Amino acid sequence: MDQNAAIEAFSAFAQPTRMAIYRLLVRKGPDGLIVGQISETLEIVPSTLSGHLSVLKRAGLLTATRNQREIHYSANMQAMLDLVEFMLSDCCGGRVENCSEILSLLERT
Amino acid sequence: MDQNAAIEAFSAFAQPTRMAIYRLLVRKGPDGLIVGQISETLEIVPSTLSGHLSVLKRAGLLTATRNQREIHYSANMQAMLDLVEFMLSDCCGGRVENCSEILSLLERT
DNA sequence: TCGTTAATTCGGCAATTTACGAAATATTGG
DNA sequence: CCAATATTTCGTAAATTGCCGAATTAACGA
Repeated sequence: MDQNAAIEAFSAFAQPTRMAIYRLLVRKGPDGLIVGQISETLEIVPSTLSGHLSVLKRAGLLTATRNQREIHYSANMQAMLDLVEFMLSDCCGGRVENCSEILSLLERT
Repeated sequence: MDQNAAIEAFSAFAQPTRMAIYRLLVRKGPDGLIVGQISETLEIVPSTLSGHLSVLKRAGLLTATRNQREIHYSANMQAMLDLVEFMLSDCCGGRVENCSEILSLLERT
């Protein structure tokens, strides 16, 4: 995770439709949904949805798997934790007493 | 944390200069830095910096404290964890076996 | 092969975002 | 009060983003 990757991920999330897509897929779990189901559930026209999916995928936030004619998209939840780790790394200049609770979370990832 | 607040936070982070400001302040810890120090360190002209600081502050990602003429800005790290919790809530439709590692992180926040 | 279903690409316009100089506001010391 | 320092607000031009219809690509089934 470098700054460009982090910017790409935050930009991807910083849009209501894409955020809704991601959160829907988080709720659906590892199998995710096919594009048509996302389109129906969130009422997004296919061309618009396709663009948003490609933004999320390029940012590493979604995984796509083709199954016959259908493409299953699912959320990559680890990417969220990688983002946190990047944003909070080296926090408090190493004086851990100031942010030990947060650091203890990151150590487990 | 609702969707609007999350969008505001992600939008704030989705910009290289603001990301650099936030990460600098994370490294500096609770005392943070005054505007002039941020301006010098990152070489951002004051008017531009001021705009970015206000975006980050409005999104709840920075805290500002006035001390005489100087304003100290510091990073609100808990906000990052609130964001993760919002984005991953209700993950896997409650079937925890699919994402227990991530859920165990969130439980501790 | 042809028709159908699934999904993506393309084109163009409207709206939003960003940067920065100039001016304004706020606070302090003399 | 005045001058100096710290920070914010304002105005504007350039770049980016988001949306959707039409066309295109891909994969199947008869």
